[in-house]
Amino acid sequence: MAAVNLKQLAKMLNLSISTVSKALRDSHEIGDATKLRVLAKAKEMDYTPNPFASGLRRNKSKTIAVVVPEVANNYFALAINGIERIAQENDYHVLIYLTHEDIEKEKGIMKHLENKRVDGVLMSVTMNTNNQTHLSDFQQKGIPIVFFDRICHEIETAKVTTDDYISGINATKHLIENECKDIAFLSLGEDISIMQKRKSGYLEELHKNNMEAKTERIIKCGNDDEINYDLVKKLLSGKNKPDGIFASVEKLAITTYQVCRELNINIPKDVKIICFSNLETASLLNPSLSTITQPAYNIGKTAAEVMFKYLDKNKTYIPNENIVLQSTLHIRE
Amino acid sequence: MAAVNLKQLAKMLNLSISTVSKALRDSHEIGDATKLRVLAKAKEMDYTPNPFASGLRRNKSKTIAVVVPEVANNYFALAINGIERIAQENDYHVLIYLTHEDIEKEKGIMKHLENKRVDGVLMSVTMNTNNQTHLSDFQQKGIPIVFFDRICHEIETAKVTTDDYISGINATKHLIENECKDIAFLSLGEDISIMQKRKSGYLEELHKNNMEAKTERIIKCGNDDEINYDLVKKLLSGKNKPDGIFASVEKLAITTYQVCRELNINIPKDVKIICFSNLETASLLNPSLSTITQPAYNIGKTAAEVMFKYLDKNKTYIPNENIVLQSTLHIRE
DNA sequence: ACTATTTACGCAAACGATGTAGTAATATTA
DNA sequence: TAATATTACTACATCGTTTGCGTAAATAGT
Repeated sequence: MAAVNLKQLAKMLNLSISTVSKALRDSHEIGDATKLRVLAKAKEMDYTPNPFASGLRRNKSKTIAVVVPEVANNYFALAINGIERIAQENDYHVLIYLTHEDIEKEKGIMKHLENKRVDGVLMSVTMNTNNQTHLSDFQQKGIPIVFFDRICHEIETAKVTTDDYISGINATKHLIENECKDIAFLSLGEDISIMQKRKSGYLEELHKNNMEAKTERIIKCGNDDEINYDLVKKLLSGKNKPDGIFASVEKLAITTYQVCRELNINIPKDVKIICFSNLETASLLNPSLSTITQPAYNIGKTAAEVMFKYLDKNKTYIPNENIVLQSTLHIRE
Repeated sequence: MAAVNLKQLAKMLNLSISTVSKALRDSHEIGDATKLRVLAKAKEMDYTPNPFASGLRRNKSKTIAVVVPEVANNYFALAINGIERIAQENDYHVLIYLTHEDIEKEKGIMKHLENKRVDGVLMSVTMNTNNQTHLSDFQQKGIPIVFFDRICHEIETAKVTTDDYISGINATKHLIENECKDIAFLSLGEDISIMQKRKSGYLEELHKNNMEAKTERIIKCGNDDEINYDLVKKLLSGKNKPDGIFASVEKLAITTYQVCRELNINIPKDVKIICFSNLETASLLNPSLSTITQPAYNIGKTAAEVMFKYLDKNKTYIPNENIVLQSTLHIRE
């Protein structure tokens, strides 16, 4: 019932605690016969070391934290999937924290993690994270961070992203090739770098095609779905409406679909939509949705791999490194 | 940089370690003036107790584990959302483990958790979990489990589910009311209780309507999406195909949609579909999908609340309790 | 004024695992 | 054969907190 500990094992075997400990860690100081005896008894007794004791002693938690805005989101869910896979392979545990796009919550979570509860943090910042002192403070405590997707440029560490600028260009190009003359960009927050890159790609492609970039076509959406709904509704109401919409994130595309249905706007005849998305059902939507799909699973996997590369070496300092994975454009509709 | 500990705080304050510790925990043994002094210094120095040390000493991890088959799944993602919310409120941390419907992985994970790393486990078992010795063994170690959705009847503890039997009846009734004469049931695994309940509801409603329940109309799908695809394709190929499909889980409905598209089967004219789902985009599918939507967020939230109700009281034994939340039928198409 | 009680603090022993330093006993070398 | 090295183990301090117990001083009770 109660878990056995080293002391009890040692008593059963008539050995000292340290001998048992060393035998279990396969130390060269212990004879082979003894090792076998210890191993057998440990298995028999179902012994596993107390993680708090060894964590305290070795100052290692065998745990990483994942800090993301949401989990009920295909992108982050897949990324977590990739992270968890690599963590299991490395015999690590994964703590999960959701910020719900709230920077204050993000700060609070990082404060909570400062006390060596985790060996490292994988994170995607909030859409509102425009100040990074809580992150650099955190790094100062000697715990490494690796960013994925929603990165923070100002922090020196490894960052795993996708080619957002190129994807922004490609998405816009796709709309232009389909004869859109007036393309709106639905942005989620303004501060985070992926938004800026996606928007830059959008603006660049408009410029290349001598199309005017009107400020009123850049809609700054936020975390509140109802406000977003109203913003999109306003955009698509009246006669002066765009004929193409580039939604920077999945949920804004869904909102757009809902608005179009309410306003009886035909997709793709009246307005064409493209968005960043990992929606499995994109092709089954009415009509099917063209997407830029990020390799979410691999992003998570890669971020975790980079983290473990340093954790294995006991390095808490991770130098700047930009790892860029390719998104793929899925043309549908 | 390096985190301060009690010893350093004590030295700065010219107090003993125990006084500082007690002051921070607001013990009655310590004078008010001293408490204030300690608190101020602790805040100034940004002190937080080392979780491993206190975990070791108090035999409390302040951590719960969530063990689920998948996270890239709207249902589980929402449930995790609810769990995380309650955990944060209780100042607890959430570890996440994915079984990928693999019972061996589930066993391995439980083994890993036996050593007091967590104070409790919230779980939804694998579709293949037909044997529960690893779960009862786990309970024997004195760590409570609370099941949600995919429960394990044989284990005595609290279980949070939805009214799957009623929902199975309602879903089937809905198809019958829409003039389906030959309804197939797509099951995921056979062993888990929610499947049995949903199927019972299906069978009961067929019976009530004097409709024959043919074994070949109950399709046993599994974890491999390609095999599932072929199974559904076989079901819908040829002339003797059903005119209604009740998919027991979301992904099987998506598979069905995909098959219908390939086979050029018109939904809902040729075949009507209903499924258990938390898909946000269900209403935007082509055509929109009727669903039984489970209150996933609340299920997670409730499961966590039950867990903390016992953890707060330091009770590791949770008596049998069935908490049933209502699913809602969303008629669409 | 003398004992009883309360207040406010310190001492030291846990919690369980790890690793350094030490020690017998045996083996190797000059 | 004496000096040295190796082997196989044990004792003990340590990680940072918590907590039961002890105790001096202050306060209260008679």
